[in-house]
Amino acid sequence: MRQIAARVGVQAGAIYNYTPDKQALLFDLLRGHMADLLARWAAEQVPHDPVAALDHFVAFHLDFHIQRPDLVFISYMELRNLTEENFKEIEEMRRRYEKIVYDMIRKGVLSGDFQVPDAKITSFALIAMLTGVVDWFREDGRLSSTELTRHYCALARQTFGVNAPA
Amino acid sequence: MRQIAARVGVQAGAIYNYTPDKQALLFDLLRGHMADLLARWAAEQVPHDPVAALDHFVAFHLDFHIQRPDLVFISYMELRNLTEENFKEIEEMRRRYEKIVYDMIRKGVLSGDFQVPDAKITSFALIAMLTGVVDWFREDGRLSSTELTRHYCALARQTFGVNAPA
DNA sequence: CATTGATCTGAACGCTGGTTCAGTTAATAT
DNA sequence: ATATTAACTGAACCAGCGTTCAGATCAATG
Repeated sequence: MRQIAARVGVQAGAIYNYTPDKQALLFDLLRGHMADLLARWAAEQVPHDPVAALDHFVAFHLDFHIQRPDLVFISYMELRNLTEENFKEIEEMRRRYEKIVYDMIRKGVLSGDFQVPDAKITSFALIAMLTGVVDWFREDGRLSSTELTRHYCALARQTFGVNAPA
Repeated sequence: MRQIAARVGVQAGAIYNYTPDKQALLFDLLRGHMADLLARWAAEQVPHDPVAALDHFVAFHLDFHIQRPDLVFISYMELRNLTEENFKEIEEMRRRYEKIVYDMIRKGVLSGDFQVPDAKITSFALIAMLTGVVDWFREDGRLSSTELTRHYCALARQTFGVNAPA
C-alpha cells in the first residue's frame, strides 16, 4: 500500500479514501482485467468459418495478452490471495472465456473442420500454449508479434487437426 | 517457518540447525525438483523414432507433473522469491529441460516426421500445454491419467504435424 | 559420574505491512 | 469572511514474519 501510495504521490492512509481495503483493490484489478478480456472478445467480429474463427481467436488472445503482460502475471500470481467469494467470481469469468474456446472447438468438430481427441482438453491446451507466451515473449526478441501470431495460427491449426488425413 | 516447524513438531528456531535461512530451504526444494526431473528423464529409454519419442516424452512429462502438483505449483509461484544467483541456477536447469524438447523437435523435423512452423515456439507450446494440466487435472475427474496421456499424445502428434499432408 | 556436544525451547528483536485516526490543509459553499 | 466538506498527513497500532540466542534437555562418551 505504501508503494502504491508513493507511486501516486500520496501517503498510504490517503488510499483509504478511495478503497475500503487492499483486497478490494486487488479484486477490482483482476475483475477489470477479465471484464476487459470478455468485453473485447464480445466486440470482435468472429468469422463463421471454423478455421478462420480459430485464426481470429489466436490472434486476439495473443494480442490481448502480449499487450498487458504485467496484468496477466498479477492475475495469475495473486489469484490465491483473493477472498473465497472474490475468487469464485474471477473463476466464473475465466470459465466463461474457456467456454468460448470450447464452443468454438465443438463447432469445428461438428462441421468436420477440426479433429481433436477431446474438445475440453484441447480448449485447455490451446489457452495454455497461447497464454504461456507472456513468459518468454519480448518485443525486441527474435520474432515480431506479427510473426508470432502467424506461427501460432499455423500451430493451432495443426493442433486442431485442420486438413488432417481421414 | 513457524508453520514448517509445527508440521515437523518443533519450534521455529530449531529449523536453523538444519538450514542457514529460508532462502536456502526454498532453493533446495526447487533445485531438488528440477534435478529430479532431469535425472528421471536421463534415466528414460527414449525411442529413436521421433514420433515414438514424442509419445514417450508426453507420457513422461504428464506423469511426472501430475504426481507432484504441489511442487510444480511452488516451483512456479516462488521462483521470483529466489536470489538472483539462485534464480539463475534454477533457470539454467529449466533451459536444459527445454533444450531436450527443442532437440527432439529438431530431430523430427530433419527426419521429416514433424512439420512445425517454428521449433523454438513449438517447444514452448508443448511444455506449456502439458504443464498446464496440473491446473485442472484431478485424479477423480472425468478422465483417468491413462486417458489423459492418450489424448495428449494424440494432440501432440497433431500439433507436431505428424502425418500431415504435404 | 562428569563432560561434551547436539538439539530444542521460549522469548525476544527488528522489520514490514495493512489499517486507523486525530488533526491539518485546502477548496467550496453560504 | 465564515462554515462546511473533502482530502491528506503523520504517526501510531497491531499482527506476522524471519531470525537470533541464552538457557534447558538429553543422549553419548570417557
